[in-house]
Amino acid sequence: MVKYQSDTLDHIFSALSDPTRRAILARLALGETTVSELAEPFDMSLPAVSKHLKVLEGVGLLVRERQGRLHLCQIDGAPMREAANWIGRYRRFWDTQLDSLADYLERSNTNNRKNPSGGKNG
Amino acid sequence: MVKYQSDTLDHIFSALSDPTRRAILARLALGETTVSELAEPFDMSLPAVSKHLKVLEGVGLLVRERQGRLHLCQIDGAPMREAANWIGRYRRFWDTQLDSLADYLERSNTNNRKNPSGGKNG
DNA sequence: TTGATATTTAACCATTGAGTTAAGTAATGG
DNA sequence: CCATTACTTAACTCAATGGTTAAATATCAA
Repeated sequence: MVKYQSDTLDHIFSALSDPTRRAILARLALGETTVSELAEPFDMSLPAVSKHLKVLEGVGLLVRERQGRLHLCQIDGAPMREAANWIGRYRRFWDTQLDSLADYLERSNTNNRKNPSGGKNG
Repeated sequence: MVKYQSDTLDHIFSALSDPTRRAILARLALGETTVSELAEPFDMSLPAVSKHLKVLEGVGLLVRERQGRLHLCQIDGAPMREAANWIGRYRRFWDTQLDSLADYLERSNTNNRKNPSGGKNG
């Protein structure tokens, strides 16, 4: 039984896994705007978008500044840093010329099954 | 109506949003291993882990090399590149000195609007 | 006050996701 | 052959997610 990692990471990745939400963030990257303007491009109801905004707000990717009846929304990328850091730890598995690990293993490793206690990758 | 972005991104982020799956990847980063060894640390049934592996395999983050009745699993980070690229586009929203937009607002604004919706604890 | 505008909340529904147990498949070895 | 080992598939439950419509809230503007 292993102790689980940060569950904010769960929520950040989960928030980013929805295309509508990513599109909203893309729009927000251009500058702050209102809920209805955010909703406009999508073929879905306003409440649906409202929920998406709530999710983004929940993980801190979106910040609201209410101005009368308008809700001005801005992006806050800070939570993405965590995600980026996590993914970054796996950079060596994709950022090199050895795209797939298979290549790497083929070259560096004759036959070390299982625990690579003498492992040199790092 | 806006055209959606890559739906592989959906699946990659979704795959990464599960802590069990991330833990599996972490283990895999240490070297290839079998299904049962991957399953061992978790307090869940083998079929449950099997499903997780299938998800990871589905997005290409895991590669199997069957060897008799053992399924040797390796990580393939390649799909993460896409996720990293996507997140990277938002780097300016977190990599700068203005860490969180909240700080910015706090300074430039009346600081009364901190927790607008307040719904859940988060 | 009345009505329109901006947005959320509530209640509901269908689909998906993560887990379960039980059964099935395939390779190994006495 | 038969049992064991390694793993998957099937069938099911339960909770969460993403959408809906209808109603509620709050602000602006006559």
